[in-house]
Amino acid sequence: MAVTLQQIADAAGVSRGTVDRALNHRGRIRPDVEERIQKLAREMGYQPSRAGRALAMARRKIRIGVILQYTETPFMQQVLEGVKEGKAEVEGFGGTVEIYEIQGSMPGRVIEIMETLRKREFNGIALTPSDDEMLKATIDRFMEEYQIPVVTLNADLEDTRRLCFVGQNNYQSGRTAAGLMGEITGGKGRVAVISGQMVNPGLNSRLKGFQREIQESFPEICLADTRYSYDDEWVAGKILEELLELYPDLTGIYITGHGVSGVCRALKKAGKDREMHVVANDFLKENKKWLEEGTLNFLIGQESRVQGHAPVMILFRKLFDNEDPKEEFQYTEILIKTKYNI
Amino acid sequence: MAVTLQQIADAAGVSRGTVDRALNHRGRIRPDVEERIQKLAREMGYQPSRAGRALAMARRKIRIGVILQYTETPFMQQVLEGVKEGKAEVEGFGGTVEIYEIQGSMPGRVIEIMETLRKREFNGIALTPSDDEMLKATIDRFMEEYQIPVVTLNADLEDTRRLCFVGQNNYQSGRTAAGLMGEITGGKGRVAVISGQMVNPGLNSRLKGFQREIQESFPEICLADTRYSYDDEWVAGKILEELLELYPDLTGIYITGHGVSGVCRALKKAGKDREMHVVANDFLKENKKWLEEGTLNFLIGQESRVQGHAPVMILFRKLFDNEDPKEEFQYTEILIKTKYNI
DNA sequence: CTGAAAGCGCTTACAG
DNA sequence: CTGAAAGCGCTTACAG
Repeated sequence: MAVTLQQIADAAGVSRGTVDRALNHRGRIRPDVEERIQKLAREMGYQPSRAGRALAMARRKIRIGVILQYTETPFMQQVLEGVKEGKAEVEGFGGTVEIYEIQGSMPGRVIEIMETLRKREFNGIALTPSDDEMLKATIDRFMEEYQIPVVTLNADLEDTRRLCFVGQNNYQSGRTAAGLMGEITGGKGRVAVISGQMVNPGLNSRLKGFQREIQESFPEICLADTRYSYDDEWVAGKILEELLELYPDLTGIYITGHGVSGVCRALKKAGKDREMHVVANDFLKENKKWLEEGTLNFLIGQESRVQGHAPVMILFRKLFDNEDPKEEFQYTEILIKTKYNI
Repeated sequence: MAVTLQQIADAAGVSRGTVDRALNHRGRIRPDVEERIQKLAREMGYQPSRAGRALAMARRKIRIGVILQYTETPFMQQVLEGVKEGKAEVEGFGGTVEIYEIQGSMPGRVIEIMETLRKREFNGIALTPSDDEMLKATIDRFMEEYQIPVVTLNADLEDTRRLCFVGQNNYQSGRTAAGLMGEITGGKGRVAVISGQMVNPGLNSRLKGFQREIQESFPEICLADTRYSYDDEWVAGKILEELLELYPDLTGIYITGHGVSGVCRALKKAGKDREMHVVANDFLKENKKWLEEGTLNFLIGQESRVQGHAPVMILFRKLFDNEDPKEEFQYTEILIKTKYNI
């Protein structure tokens, strides 16, 4: 039978309210009484009931806002699912979660929504950031001036005071890809990288991690120059054709982001889809298909649902239990999939 | 603002109790009223508050028992951590979770504990089973006669009426290992398998999956005969020495279960730890060390914590929300780790 | 078949 | 600094 506040109150010879003040550091209590009650609670193994607390706090509501950019992409749709799971969980405790979806990238719109949420007395915000000075300043203002915690998800803004970040360690993801490429090529041959936009910091980190690890651990692998598909499937395919012509001895390809289908189709057309070693990113339907067909050897994933779910729950624990996240960088797992464990 | 029972009651012109009866199919209500209220609740977007329900149900307590065998192994210790997470969660809702640890395998003891739990009015049990006729009969009796749901974890007993199973698909795990082995050996050479006990059904499934997939997808790989270490590190090392002598051309080793350290040490001693391709199972400290050193190429894991956490939460949802698990087979992810994504 | 009331474990104004 | 009381959203005997 779990210990309740009332039982501690009885044992201490005080009222429930006093025990509450002692255990939750609310002040307005004599220090020696506070200490005595805390000790007693510890001895009795008191664990507060989340249900009781949730119900009592239903008046002063917990309101969490989630702002997602690039929601037109399948990847963000997966993140969105995770957010919705968190929403259901929080609302079961009497809180509110509102979700804002932005197509493409619009940092100005993110700021607007943040201000609206503040006026509506929301008390926590999770968002996918952009590398924008105004947005950075706004995040800092929310954290410091308004005491509204902000969690970044999927991408980070390290130079802000955001509560924490939930997402992948892209550099490490790139290194993982290099390790896989080294294994399947036997550490030999020529390997090319196809990336997305040149300005995408996430993809650049993967690229850097990949290059660095290939150079250090597989010195016999010759890296061809990196090409950019600008997130266009057709361009990606075109790049592949050029690479095949330029380097008839090409043995491996690493795709940091978009363009997987373009590359795979072109490989198939050239009759090289079996022999070429290909490592790509993200568990999208299309990509899984290429993995099952055997065109891709490995697919690296990043727990998209967790990236939506965890930020909501971190904010909830902060607001409900006043519990800070243990880590500033909440890196999601780097998942490796073959056609067998998809 | 979330809709409450009271609001529905007001809108329907009935009492809270009546709405409760309608929404939770408790009977003792006129069918037309029940239907009208259900419709109304749907229209108003009613979502029951878990906090409210939890508090109200605190009287008729939810009691869940967890019985783990082989708790002396590091793997089961990880499962145990997951169980404890579930315990904390359930107890925050006013329930109770009791954990019973058994060293080694003692199906008789499992049955004893089950009976005790029944007498103490527990209403859900999760356990690691053994392939034992008495235990199977007991599980069926609990499910049918006493209406106490039982969830099997880590290993399954398919021919019982257990509510569901949480654990790895071992056959698929073996196939995954075969896929990895094929990739890193280039689909050529001679590969040996070292397993644990001949009577371990889990390891046998992995073995079968591995053999089948190698034969089908990598016909040029020659499978040496399977050896059994009887879960002994020293024996495992001895086996490796023999294999190296017998097959100087050995290129790959798949270890289905225990014995990883024995094999790796012997490989290192023979100076073959770099060139040999080794795929092993389970994220144990020792194994991770061999992965980081580069002796192991891949480690396959099975979400040990989830195997502890999920069964507790499945029982909780069954007892608290009367919600059955969606799948009879709750397979945990087959995780692939290299030294880069550990 | 339906309603009124008590109570689950907590928090929060309000008195004192 | 401390206590008594109301109330959060539900479930559950108990009356009728």
